[in-house]
Amino acid sequence: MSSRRREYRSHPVGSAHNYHAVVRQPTLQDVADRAGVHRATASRALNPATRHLVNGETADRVERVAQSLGYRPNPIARSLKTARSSSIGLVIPDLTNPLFPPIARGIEDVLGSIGYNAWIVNTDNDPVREAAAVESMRGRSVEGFIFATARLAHPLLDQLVSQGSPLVLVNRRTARSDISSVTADDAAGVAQAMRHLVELGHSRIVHLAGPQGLSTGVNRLRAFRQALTDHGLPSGAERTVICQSWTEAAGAVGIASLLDAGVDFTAVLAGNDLLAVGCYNELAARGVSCPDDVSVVGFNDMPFVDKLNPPLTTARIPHYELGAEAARMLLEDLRMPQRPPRTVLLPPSLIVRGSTAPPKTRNGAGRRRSR
Amino acid sequence: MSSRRREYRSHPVGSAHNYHAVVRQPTLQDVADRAGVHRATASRALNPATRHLVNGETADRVERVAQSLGYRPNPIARSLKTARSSSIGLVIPDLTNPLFPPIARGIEDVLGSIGYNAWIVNTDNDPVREAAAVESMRGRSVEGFIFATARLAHPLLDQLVSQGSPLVLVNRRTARSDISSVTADDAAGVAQAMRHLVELGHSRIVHLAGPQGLSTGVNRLRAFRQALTDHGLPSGAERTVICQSWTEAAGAVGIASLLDAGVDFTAVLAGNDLLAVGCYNELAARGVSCPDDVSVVGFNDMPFVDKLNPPLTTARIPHYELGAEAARMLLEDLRMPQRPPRTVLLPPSLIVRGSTAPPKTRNGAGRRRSR
DNA sequence: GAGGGTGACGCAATCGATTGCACGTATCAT
DNA sequence: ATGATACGTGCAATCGATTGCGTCACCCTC
Repeated sequence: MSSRRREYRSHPVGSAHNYHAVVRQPTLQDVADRAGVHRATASRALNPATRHLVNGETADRVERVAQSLGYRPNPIARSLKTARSSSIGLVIPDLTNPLFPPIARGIEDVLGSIGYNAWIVNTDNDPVREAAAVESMRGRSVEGFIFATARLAHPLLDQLVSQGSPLVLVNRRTARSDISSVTADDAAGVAQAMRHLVELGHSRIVHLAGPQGLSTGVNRLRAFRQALTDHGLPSGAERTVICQSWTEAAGAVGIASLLDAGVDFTAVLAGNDLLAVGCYNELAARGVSCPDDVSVVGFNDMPFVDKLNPPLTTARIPHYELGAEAARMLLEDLRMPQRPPRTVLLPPSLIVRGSTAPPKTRNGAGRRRSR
Repeated sequence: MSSRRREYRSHPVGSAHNYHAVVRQPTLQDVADRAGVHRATASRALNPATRHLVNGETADRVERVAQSLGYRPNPIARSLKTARSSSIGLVIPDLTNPLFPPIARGIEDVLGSIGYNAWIVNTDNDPVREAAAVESMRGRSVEGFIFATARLAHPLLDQLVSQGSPLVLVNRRTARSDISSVTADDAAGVAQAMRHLVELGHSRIVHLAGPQGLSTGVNRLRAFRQALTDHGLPSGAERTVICQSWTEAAGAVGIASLLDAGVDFTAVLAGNDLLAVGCYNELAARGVSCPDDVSVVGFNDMPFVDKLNPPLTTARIPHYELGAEAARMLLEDLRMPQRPPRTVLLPPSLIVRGSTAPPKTRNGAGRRRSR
């Protein structure tokens, strides 16, 4: 029996005898020695895919030894040899944006169930940081990527696709349709919200659109225009304003510009909840009441928007499920690289709260708010 | 010149010529070949710590070649040999709890500045998941851990300490004081909040304490009692109730039990913002007005508590800085393992908003709220 | 009984970087 | 001229697991 080892220590992990001593983890060689086989055989015995290559009894013996030593394969050594890592890269703009943690949890829960995990990086939407992060992750042999940072034009993603990296977009898409993605069905969400407003009696509706470099921004804007047409409502360009970012401040600026331009409206469809909150701020500052004077609808159903004054009506997006679906899709792609790109849309659901009400009629008589 | 390689390919990374082809990253051997030196020499030339061992001109040449090939050291191979990984493990209960993302960002920003990164895992406060996650991270040779899940009694942490793993606790501590930690100065935060209430004129104050298995829960409760004593206020045991979790629901149950028991109070110090929101819910449900009938103070200054009705007065905890400090401390411990455990307290700051006001006087005449 | 097939296992290369050791050469003192 | 010293570099082992290939024993068949 040949061995590369000088010694063998019992009490491999966390033994009380080794107080304040760092204990060496047992290696495959240790297992092989104990079982009286070559480490190649031990490797095959412990790998379900190759177990049939070794005698049943031997395999059992190896397995028992591995068990008793508490052997854990070293993922680093494995990665070095196999160029796989049981991990994927998750690229998000900013963890402190409440949109993304549920997505990350959805992804992690699905990956975790089969022993994979996600390597999370924040890019703050900085392409340089993003490229560096991706490079670093590739160095660590991540097997694929999930991007939540997609812009409509996104050279880095083009590059990854052309290099054949398994890749799934979540929450946002690029202009290309040949990249797998899991997003909310924005058109459906907008349609629901608009139907709600129309049914309440609104006909003069405006839209605070998000940045037009992102799929969510353009899709919601497009769906808004479509909805105006569908309901036969006035749809002049002055009824939409494009906000420069998904922030409260941008929302306030956006609604202010509409008010200052004298646009006549009784309801606002905001591109997301933060823009809606910006509306709240600006409306309150100007003494305009929500929902009495203006109804507001948001998008996302962020935490705590049900506690606002008034509670925000919003199209809830199933972020956790978005993440979970994206993870499942990426895993499928890893197993079957030939699968074609797929686009998955998950349905939003309109959560009606206190920020939407029937409009006051022109003469001020106003229908009462139903409840 | 000996080479292990069969071939050498130019256009190493992301070249337009290799459309749809996975390109091999250049290795140290490639660099060495090109520079006409042994890979050992190339390794030394590229490592700042060993660069002095090689001739200056040779080192420059190697560096230029490495640059031109776009050589990136393979972190996996490096980790295998050195048992270091330039990464640390971050153990948190749940990423979707808004407390933790800022901590994580603080950590990542500090680590990132020196090429380290954090491996984030969620445990949902499940010791089994936690142990599995730690085991998995150790397998990946993380160099240390930051725990945000510390319970007062925490066997896993004891084990890690006894094994000599570099370890820093953030936000929460254990009962042991010989583990490095970075937390908010809860006593100071409570003292500020209590002083604020007393200055407003409150004398009958109650406390919704958090779970007593966590340092934050006990520290804030202890500080509350101390403050009552300091201000000469009534401090019977009936003035505190211990909530089973840091949740809205638990907060509602807690305040309900005080009201039902007929405890007489004009102000509530909640153990954190979620408990405070639970108060809001329950008080509103019973027609008790905040702040007119009861003032409420929270803890943390979570996102959006400034948008509540009324906006919540709360002790802001600098979570980002907590994370950043913890990361710095861990890095120090990695460089100088002999450094003793340190306890760092960061000061909270009281953010006064609309949920606190002078109490109505007993006969109902009530001082007007100052502004 | 020689040839061929099969199952079980070992050998050794390999993944890519790091590092202790030793060798060769240049320099300098004696 | 010889020995000591320092410096620069190469050799090869090493980290731990995986895997193509070869070998050996055994059994079957003609």
